[in-house]
Amino acid sequence: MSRQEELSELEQIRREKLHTLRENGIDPFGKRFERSHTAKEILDQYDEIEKEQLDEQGIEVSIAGRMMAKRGQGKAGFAHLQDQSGRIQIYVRQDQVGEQAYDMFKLCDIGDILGVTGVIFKTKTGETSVKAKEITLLSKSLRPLPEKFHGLKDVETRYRKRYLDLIMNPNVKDTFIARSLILQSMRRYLDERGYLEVETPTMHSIPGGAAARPFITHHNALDMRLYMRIATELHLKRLIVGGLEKVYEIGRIFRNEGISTRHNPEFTSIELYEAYADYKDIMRLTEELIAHIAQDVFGTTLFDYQGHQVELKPQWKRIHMVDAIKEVTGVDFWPQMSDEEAVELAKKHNIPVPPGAKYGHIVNEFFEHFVEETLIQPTFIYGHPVEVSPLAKKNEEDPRFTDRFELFIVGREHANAFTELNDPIDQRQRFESQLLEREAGNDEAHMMDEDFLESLEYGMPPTGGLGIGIDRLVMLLTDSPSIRDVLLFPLMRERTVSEQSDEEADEGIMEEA
RNA sequence: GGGGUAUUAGCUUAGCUGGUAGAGCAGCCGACUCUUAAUCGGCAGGUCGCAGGUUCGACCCCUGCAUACCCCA
Repeated sequence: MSRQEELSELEQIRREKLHTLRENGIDPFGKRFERSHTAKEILDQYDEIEKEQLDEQGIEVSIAGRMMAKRGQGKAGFAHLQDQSGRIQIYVRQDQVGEQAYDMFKLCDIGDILGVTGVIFKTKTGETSVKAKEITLLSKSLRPLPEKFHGLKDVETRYRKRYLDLIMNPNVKDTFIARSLILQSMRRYLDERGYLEVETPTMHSIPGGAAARPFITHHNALDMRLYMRIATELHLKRLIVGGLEKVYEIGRIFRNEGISTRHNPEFTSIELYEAYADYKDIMRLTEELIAHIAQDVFGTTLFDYQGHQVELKPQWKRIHMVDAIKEVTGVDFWPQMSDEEAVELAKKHNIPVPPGAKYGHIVNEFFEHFVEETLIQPTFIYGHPVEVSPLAKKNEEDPRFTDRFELFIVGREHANAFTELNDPIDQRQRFESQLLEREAGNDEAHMMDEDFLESLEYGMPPTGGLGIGIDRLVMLLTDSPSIRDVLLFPLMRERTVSEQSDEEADEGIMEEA
């Protein structure tokens, strides 16, 4: 079947129009166009000015955008052009633009991109508009856009064809602009305070710095197995060893895990390390950074997230994990107890016990199971058990716990931070117990990283480190219910063309592995 | 991995207890030089996600598959 036969009726008509335009000497995919104003600039500058005054001044402007609505009236017509800033109405009269240009305008479809030069005026209903003197076709649209009134609703199409979503749903654009502004504000805040933005490899020979399954890839020339990074931590700490004392990296992290409203296989994190600081310094930095971004970008620290009122103004609540568990469940993990006693407590409270679970794992399970979802207002939970914190320094007074915190808002983890473990001998033991967990079947446990250990053996200053999930932060600040709403192109399952090609694809993957 | 819901024209959708699919927008032809979900007259557009099954007859019932969303682990 030829491509031509597959075209819908609407597409065929638009291709015929393309042909007609060319026959009349009009390039349907035009050239550069110099704009004097965006739609919003015109509305901002001239909306308040009186109709008569505008007519007297005869202000000429050039605008460009996608035609989103068209109302023909015989030898004249109105249309709305949409650019990144918004929409503005144009008024096209045959006696102003000439017969040939008007014929071209009549041939234009919704979705076409036009350039217009003309004069600002007010219609009799008071809408600030541009009366065209010249009208140019900048790009012909060969496919019909979704419906003008209801827009594009189908979530699958919205994610797969984000450009349509951006054209049709203005609040989507707002969300992604906000995302960009949040990142700008974050960088500015840190840069002004002497933090150095760095870039470290996304391909690692040993995936480290987090408990997660990696993606595996392969370098052909070196015939080397490589992993997509699951964290930036271990490289950034090497930089601290190297004497870069305040560093951060904003970058993509890859984790080979399921997909949900809160998880995408690739996401963006910021990790930050500061020499001679500890987790308490990082706590203050975290709340000040996030509150600053909120104020800077949105002008407020009070947010509504899916019906929850959240106040981001510091100082935020701080509570030890064991106290938080005690508060919610009444179970007290402070007294010394054996691993067996902890497991008994878990069984009593119907908490699933992972094989080989120790005291610290049980404490963590209790927290995740009972406490997490109750933490709506920003809360620093600190003092994580050493068993679940292989890269954090032990607490001086109670070595069962570490000097670590996680930030929770609306029941979700938003940040993870600790006083970094800088004792290479202790770090080696932590890796060794992680290896035991791996052998016991936990494929998220850390691998031994000799190169990183070697760097620690040269001496790393006491250091505070931080990780924030950028996507979740953007979700919170833009009231987005799903991570897919803050990712321009979330990962979607491949659409199978036919069953046969699907099987072939499967076989290809088998050979690789 | 388990459960639920959805998939009908380019888009947004209706479709009763099984009787052979209806609309709005967009589109096409015509009218219209201040319209704005423009209006008026006419026209066209459907593999009802895919593959089987039950039935005289399936958009509707059953099975499998695909994709998406939600909940649970």
